[in-house]
Amino acid sequence: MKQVRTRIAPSPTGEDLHIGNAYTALINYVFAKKHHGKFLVRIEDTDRTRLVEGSEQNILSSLHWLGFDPDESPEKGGPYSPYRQSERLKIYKEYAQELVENGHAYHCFCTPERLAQMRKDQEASHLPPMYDGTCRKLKTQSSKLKVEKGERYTIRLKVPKQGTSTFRDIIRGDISFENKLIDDQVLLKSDGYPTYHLGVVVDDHLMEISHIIRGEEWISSTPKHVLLYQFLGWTPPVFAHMPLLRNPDKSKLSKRKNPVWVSWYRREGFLPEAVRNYLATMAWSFPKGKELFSTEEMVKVFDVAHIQATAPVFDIEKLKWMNGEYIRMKTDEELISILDVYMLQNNLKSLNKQTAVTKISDYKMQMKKILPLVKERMKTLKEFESLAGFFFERPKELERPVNNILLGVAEQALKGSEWNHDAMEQAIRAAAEKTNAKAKDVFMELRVAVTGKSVGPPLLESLEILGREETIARLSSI
RNA sequence: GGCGCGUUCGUCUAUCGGUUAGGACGUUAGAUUCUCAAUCUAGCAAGAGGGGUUCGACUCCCCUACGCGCUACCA
Repeated sequence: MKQVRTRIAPSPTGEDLHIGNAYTALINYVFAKKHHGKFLVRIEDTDRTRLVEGSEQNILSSLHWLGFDPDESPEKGGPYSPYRQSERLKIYKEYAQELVENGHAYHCFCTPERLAQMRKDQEASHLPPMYDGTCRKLKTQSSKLKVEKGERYTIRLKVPKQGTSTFRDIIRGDISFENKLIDDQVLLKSDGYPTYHLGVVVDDHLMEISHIIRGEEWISSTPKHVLLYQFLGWTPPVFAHMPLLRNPDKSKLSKRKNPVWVSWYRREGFLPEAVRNYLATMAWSFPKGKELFSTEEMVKVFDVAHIQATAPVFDIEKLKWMNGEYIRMKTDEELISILDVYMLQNNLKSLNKQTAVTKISDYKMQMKKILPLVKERMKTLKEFESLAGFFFERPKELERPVNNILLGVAEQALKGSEWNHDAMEQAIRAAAEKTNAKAKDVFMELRVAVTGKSVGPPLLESLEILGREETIARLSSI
């Protein structure tokens, strides 16, 4: 069997890598690994009007963060360089020319204005909006003349008027379209750049892509691609169209309704392995209903044919749960260094080393004590800030006023006791008895006074970490 | 409008003609606890509708409905 080669082909037209692209990247990556093949990245930057500066860089770095390092890419290079379409313009032009010469494509001199008007008219008379074929009828001779005169032109695919085009999709089976309903697609734009359709076909063939795994949105243009393979005398690769990720309202996942950039998930404190795991469950399920699995485990048992054809809703709540599970799987040491990097990258000032107010000077030691207290309740790395911020900085304001009588007695009791868990608990219970209150209430008042909030890690343990002086200082400053 | 793809609990899914339709997230109740979590236990919750095929359909076929996608010199 031919070597398996898969690819993702993102366009640098957004902030960053779209989560939907991350999802197809995962499948492409896993599929390639499963078959000991190659996974590559090709940047499809053929739309100059939508280019976003820095986008390509962000896409590549998000891919790296996710752990999908390509075997070949614009960054890394490879035997089929270049991997950026804007650097392959000559190639596309040659093939477009070849298609014209073989009678499978033609020059079109229609202006954008004329085309817009044509579409408007068609719409008005309830006709399907398709190119009317004006330039298709042009004689080769007159076309040549116009080109020589320097008229702007595009090159269009000459789609047969009869017959049907069929292709096999490994997720959905055979899909066919009537040729007469396929538009004479522009292949080469007047600015010399190819459209997506010419670009993918040429590059996928030249780069020897064996399996095209891409989003469902491409199903309706696949027959055009199949025609191109045929006209160019090439064997088409295997197609697999992934169901699209959706918003809770079932529409195609969009930035207006959902966070879509991978960098957002990174900033919010999601772990790449959790994102990968969650994405995997969107269209595929691990045997025996196993929910938590690594990408490596997935590689072993994955089978594209078992991809669901139904478009799933992206549920951030479940991702959060999964992320929490992954956080708990980490050892304390691992989590500390992950948090360290995370806090640095996201500039969580309240947690930085300089502002720590505890008496423990060694940051790592401090983290070692704090982490076990909050690890069980974190769902994202970001939550470390709200959960443990008070260790590093005195709360600026209290969530609610505290009961000063209870607090006074508790403060006295704590002053007299020794600093260990049992003694503190005893002191607090004694204070509660003295004021005729419930121990529960005393704990609560202490918590709010010391941490500023009524929820958080266990109080006694927290006090031990803060230390006697800091605790008394906080109580006295109320 | 046309063409295409899809339709099992609120959400992600299992079932590859015979099950009390299973699991997970979320949710509800309880246990536990100094709060919140975490954990454990229990509960609620599903085959869009209609026709076929079959001894028997969630599963296969058809129709309808609904959802989504495409319908650009965007990808």
